[in-house]
Amino acid sequence: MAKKVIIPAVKGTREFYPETMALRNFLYGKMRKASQAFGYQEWDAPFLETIDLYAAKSGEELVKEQAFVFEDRGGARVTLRPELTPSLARMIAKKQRQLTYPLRWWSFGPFWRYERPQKGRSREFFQWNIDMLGVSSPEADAELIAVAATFLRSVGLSPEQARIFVNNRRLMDSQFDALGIPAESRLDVSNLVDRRSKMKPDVWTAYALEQGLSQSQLDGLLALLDNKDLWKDWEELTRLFAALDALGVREYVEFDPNIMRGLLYYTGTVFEAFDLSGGVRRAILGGGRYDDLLADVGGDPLSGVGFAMGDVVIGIVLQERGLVPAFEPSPAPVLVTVFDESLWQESYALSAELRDAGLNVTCYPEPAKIGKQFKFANKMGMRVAIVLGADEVAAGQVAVKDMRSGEQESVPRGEAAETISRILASA
RNA sequence: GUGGCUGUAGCUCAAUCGGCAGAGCACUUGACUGUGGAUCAAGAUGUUGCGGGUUCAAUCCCCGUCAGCCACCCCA
Repeated sequence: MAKKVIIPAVKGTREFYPETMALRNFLYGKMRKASQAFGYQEWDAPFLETIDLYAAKSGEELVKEQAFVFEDRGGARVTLRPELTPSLARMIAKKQRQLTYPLRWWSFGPFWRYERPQKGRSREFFQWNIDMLGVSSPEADAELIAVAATFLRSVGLSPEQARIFVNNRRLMDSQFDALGIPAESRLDVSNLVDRRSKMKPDVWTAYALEQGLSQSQLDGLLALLDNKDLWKDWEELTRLFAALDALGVREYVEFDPNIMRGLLYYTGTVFEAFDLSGGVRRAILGGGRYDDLLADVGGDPLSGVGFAMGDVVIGIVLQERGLVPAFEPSPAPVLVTVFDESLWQESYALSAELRDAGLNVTCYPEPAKIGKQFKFANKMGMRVAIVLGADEVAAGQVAVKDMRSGEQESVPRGEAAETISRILASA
């Protein structure tokens, strides 16, 4: 036998067999439902963009290291989109005066980043993006967080299992000011904060001092990062939490001064959701307020708030927690068997009749041993199998078998659809 | 891009000191010529990821490469 040579899939891509596709569609359905519950409109942008779009505002890492860039046949530098926000900013800017605000848009589609694949990270992934533009208020921030919480609740994650951690850039800036940390080293301090959970305390302390912090600044920073009540003196956050209370999602949300987020364009509230079991150490979703983005890409000033959620991490979390619904192999719960060469047309005609009656029906595509056909129905998880043999045809009947109970009855052909529906309805 | 672990049948994994490549599940056939799941019986399955090296002999040791996983980096 010749050796089978299978050309491998591109590194970092995932192949969606029906079982995996069902999970992706499940997630899509929940995202869509949460988005629409708050009145967001679905939209999308091109998958291919010029690299210039990202060079304008995205981080250097994203553009130079992580973007898939290639030349098209005309010599233009084209990239597979690594994120959606620049496309959003452009599309808003092009129609800025024609759109109705506050504008609420959501999207779900593929993105590509040239990363080293590992748990929770692939090079080709799907991402839910949702944004509100045209309003700059803590209540708008709260709405986006509420959408995220609504999603988490809808997939069966409780507040004990998943939590959204919130912080505020302006609050932290004022605190850093109070500690005498200059504006130009703020980025380094943010990275320092981001890194704290990943380093041992003494190593982190040494690292912090190495970065130029004084001992008193370090002490102040540590006190700051442990202060879970800091939000109570900051109006943006007291209003945010009041709104979350009113929206009924307060239990999913927690203030945490350690949440910084690397993206430069965030200006106010920032948030990230995590699975509390720690099985996956990555954020399930993350977002925040960006007040300068439109102006940065050449539009008129327009503030926005939004977040993104990748399909990979949430998929792993739901699988580890057993929250993924059971896979139903066949979309058609009914199999019409084909008895033999002389009767296949009867079966095909019956399957058409049943489809006309509104049922999803698979007809076996060739005559085969009846046992083989039943086995197929069983493996495909079908509820009902129909047998149309010589006896049934002669009597104008069809045999309807309930695959779960094993019971079978013969009914007049005209009543078949009704009998099947009754079986399907019986849980 | 840096460092580490792993790769054996379709799947999950075994193979002692370097000495003929194994099991369970799944699969095929039959027990059962008009009936799936359960049981029993029989059967098929491998360039041990790929390429090279050492050796009388390599799944095992060495080098390279590809892929997966883990920690960095970054982030969804």
